[in-house]
Amino acid sequence: MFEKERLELEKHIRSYFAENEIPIPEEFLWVPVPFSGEWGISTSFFATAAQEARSGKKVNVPQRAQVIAEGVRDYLGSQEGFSHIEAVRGYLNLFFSSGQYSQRVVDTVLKEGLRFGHAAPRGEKVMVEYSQPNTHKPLHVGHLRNMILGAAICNILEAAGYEVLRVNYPGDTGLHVIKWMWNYLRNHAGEQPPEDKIRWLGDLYAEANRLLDEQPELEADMRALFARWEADDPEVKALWQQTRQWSIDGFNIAYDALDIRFDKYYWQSDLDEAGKDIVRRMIEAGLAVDERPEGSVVVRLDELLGLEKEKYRVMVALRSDGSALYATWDLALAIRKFEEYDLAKSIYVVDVRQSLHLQQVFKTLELLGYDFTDRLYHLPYEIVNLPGNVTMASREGTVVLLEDLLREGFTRARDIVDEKNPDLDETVKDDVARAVSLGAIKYPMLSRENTRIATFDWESALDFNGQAALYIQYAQVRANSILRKAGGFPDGSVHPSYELHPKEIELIDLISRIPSEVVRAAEEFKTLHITNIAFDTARAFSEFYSHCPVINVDEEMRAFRLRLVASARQALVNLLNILGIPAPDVM
RNA sequence: GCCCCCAUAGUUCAAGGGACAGAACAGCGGUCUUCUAAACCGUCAAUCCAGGUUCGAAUCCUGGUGGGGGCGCCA
Repeated sequence: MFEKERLELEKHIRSYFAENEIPIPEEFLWVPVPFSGEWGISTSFFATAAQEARSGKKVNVPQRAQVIAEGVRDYLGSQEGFSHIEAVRGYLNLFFSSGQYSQRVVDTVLKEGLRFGHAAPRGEKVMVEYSQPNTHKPLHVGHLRNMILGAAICNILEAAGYEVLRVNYPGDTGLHVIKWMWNYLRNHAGEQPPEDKIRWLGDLYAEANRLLDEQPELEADMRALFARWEADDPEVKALWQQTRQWSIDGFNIAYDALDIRFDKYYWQSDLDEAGKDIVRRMIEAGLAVDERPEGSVVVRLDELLGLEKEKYRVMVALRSDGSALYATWDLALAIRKFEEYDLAKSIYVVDVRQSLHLQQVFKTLELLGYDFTDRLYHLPYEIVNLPGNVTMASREGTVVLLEDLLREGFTRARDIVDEKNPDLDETVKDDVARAVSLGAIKYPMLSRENTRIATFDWESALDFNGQAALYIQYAQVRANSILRKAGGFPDGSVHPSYELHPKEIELIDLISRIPSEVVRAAEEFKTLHITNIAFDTARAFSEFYSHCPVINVDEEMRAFRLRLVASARQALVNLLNILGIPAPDVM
């Protein structure tokens, strides 16, 4: 937000360096001044001093950094827009003339509105594939992280200026589907699903696995159905169409409940032929080895690449019976994506456990000569476990169903709304409860490093006391409440000529950092940066709220603070939007 | 056997090689007659171990320890 000032300062520092034969660094790293309670930007000269030391000069790095900092400070003298400049322990700290900068931050936020925090369009298209639910299996809490992370990453990329294509890739074929249909035909023929389709589908799937585990001799019977499937048996296909739709109906309920959407669906079943074609080509080209009927069709990646140590190992491209499996489809899908769109990046939000698989697919495509392979990116995330490091598995039926969590979350939130704010309308209470429970469910998934395992337990998932999403939502509601009481905020820009309260400055400082945090989150694919800045901004607002009266103060202070409150609310709403967490008007 | 991830306060998580390792929850103690106390203020409390690189390491490297995961026909 202070690009112009920074560039100007860097220009001065460069010329000072040039005059004094100090090596000029590639770039200057600017950070907010910490600890001071004042608002400003800071850079350090350790790297420069270290470079001098390496080039043979006899210097003590910290001392030399301090000397440089002092030299720059003296050279800069007084700078327009900065109240004072100091050189401390190798750091150069420049403190803003708060009034002027505060005015600019507030004006910018209010002018940009919902666009605040969003970068200019980059003219680049990225595709994000996420969710990838398997039909005929239940959606459970384990799937939640993928959906919530994927949706938020899309929003972040969009905010950073990319055109984003949200893509779903349901696993509507495969062994799990055959198993399900086999059990259905054998034990539930003709049954219609009850109201709760997803649960019923999941139960039948778990039952199929139980049967096959208990009576291994049934495997052949199940494989016989697989053969009918592969032979395009019309009865099997019809059953598949029908049962698949039941699954999709269930998924859509969950997507609606979570405010998740997609621009496009790629169906695994549509990739069967294309995938098999590619494998055929690979066999002809000598990239794949056909070991059928004894074995499968494999791509010996390490061998092809001449690697001595195991790295990519062997990818199975086709089953021994000639049917497709996940590698077959993924090869076809990657190609199709680039046939249909001109993509700067194709991102896969996929469980970290599939890292090797995706590396194999990407490397195979490279060997096939496709030029887009450097634009493929696997965004891995860790799973959600149950307490005691127990993995959720739909095979065994040991899962917490998504709908149970959503329902229970809403119910508990609704009770608390009744208790905290009994005077609200019933429909408003419902909206608040929905917003609060969605926030409580989503925030923990978004506020941690992607590669850290999350543990789900009912207790903390539905404990609204002090939960961070709620804290952010509440701060934003309080801001709204002030604005409502005051009847809005003044239109015209206001320059605060009074001395700003430290809590005001901290709040403005944090708001001013939001745009760069969004860019950073997009570069690193980390929702964590957004939750951090959102929480910090909310905390700064809460402190401001309790230390700085807004309405009953003199006119100029009131005018500026009202505009500050409005921009704080706008900032928090925008961040919540990016995270996919609702921002209610009242709570 | 090869490879990947994780280890920070009692607990859940932060920390862009840089200034004093920050929050939240839990604990303890305070604050509603003034814009919503779902809040604010105070307090206790932490970098798994051993080496190394660096002016400087929670962060990078090596080796341990502990936990999790992947490795030819599940996805």
